[in-house]
Amino acid sequence: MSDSLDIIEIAGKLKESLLKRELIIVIGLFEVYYEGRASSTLGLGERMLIIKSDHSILVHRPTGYEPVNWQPPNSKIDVKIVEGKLIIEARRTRPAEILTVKFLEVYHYSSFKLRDEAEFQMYATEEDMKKAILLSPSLIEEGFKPIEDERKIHPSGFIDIFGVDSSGRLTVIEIKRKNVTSEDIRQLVHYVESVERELGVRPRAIIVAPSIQKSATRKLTLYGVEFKCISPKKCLEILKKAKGLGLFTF
Amino acid sequence: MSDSLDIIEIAGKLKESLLKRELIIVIGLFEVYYEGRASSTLGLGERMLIIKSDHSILVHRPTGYEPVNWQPPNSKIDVKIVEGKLIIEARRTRPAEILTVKFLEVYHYSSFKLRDEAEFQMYATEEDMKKAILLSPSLIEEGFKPIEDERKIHPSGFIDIFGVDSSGRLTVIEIKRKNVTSEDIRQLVHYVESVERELGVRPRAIIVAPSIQKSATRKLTLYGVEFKCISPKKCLEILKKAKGLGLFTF
DNA sequence: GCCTAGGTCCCGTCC
DNA sequence: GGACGGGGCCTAGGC
Repeated sequence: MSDSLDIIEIAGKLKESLLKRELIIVIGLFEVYYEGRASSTLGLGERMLIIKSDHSILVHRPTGYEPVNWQPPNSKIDVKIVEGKLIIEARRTRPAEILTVKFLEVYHYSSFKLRDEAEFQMYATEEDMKKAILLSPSLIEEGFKPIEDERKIHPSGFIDIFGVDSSGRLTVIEIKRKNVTSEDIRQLVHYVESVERELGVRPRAIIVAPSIQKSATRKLTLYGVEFKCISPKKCLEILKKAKGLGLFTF
Repeated sequence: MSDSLDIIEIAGKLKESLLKRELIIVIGLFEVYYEGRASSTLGLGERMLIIKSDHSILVHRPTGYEPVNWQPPNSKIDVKIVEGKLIIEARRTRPAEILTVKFLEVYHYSSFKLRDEAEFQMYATEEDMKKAILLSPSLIEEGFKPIEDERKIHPSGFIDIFGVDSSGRLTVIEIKRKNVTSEDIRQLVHYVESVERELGVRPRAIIVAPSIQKSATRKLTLYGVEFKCISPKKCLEILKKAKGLGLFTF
């Protein structure tokens, strides 16, 4: 890269765009410092700074999914020039954190007033799986009846679905949208024990997921947990069908 | 926004920039579809598309820290024009996922060949805390001696530091860089039980962190776990001092 | 490839 | 505000 822009002019534009709550893109040669819950330094390099209209701020290197440094929405952003360098500071309190970007060169500046009111819809989430099971409890097994959804565990945690099986036995359902891990089993066992302490009976425990890790499978028998294979995509199909029939709104 | 650019011209530029592995920024009016582990739709709106030189791809709305849709590095990116619309598809396999961006208007296009070789350094991580404790075990308590670092738990998990206290009792140390949760205690108790099964003695368990949640405090006594208050920043100071004295390289 | 754990995780939600 | 769990989490490190 070459062709550096005038830093004083850019500082002015930045201040104006910040006031106007525009989306700001700055490409340049800069270094970055972060100090807060942790701290970090990033030496001189060519990269991209993004400031959004909600004053969230992102530093993106030329590669990688993740921003190397950032500050979430509503940070307080200051622009100044010190010793010929353009400095942008973004602060937040609670946790107290500061991000400092120090530009030596600016290659590109642009800002945009964007209008984006569109709805974002995500499907095949854990929530969708729960809805499908509540709609068609026989997905779990014939005769399963949900009693409560999101039962609070004392003193911490939630059971996804609480119900009774065909023989009337209390049953705890834990839903995972991906591969079940040993950690997931541990968590479910903990819930089972909480319920047992509270109600005096040990409930059946069923973990619902599209697949399970090998080591987790071994723990199933050890802890008396059952695994029921259901995928998020299948649940989504069930919800779509129900919606088509007008049986359910979501 | 207004002033739309010619879609055919933009498609050509995109293909060229992709080949040259440049950082690409496109601002426009578009919709987004994602299909893979889950699926999502995002209706028409004005927003920003970023394609990085490693062919990771990000869709950013005008607000929010997170990209609304994305694909990680090394996705296969195709550009085409269908019914007068510019379509960008980014695929990955394992998991099989596809991201589709459909532009109705392009307001801005730019691409950059950026050079960023700088080193990124993060401090006050959990790893730093571990290094400080291994360097100064008395941070835990007088007489504590580390034996092993990263001891494997059978069949799953790791103990951060495994050692003996001044009375020779086996001691398991779990390090957290933030507030200890009930879940953290549960995990540590699980480790303790694994060690007990394996070695036949129940070790002391100490959780090291800058703070602890109230409900987790109650579990400490319940499960016989001890809490030692140490902050990541303090550990960082210890490491810096040691480095200054040349006692330790990191 | 599977599995484990960290992260300035962020984020929503509910108390 | 604290607490808890989801996420297309991503990413790095072991085996």
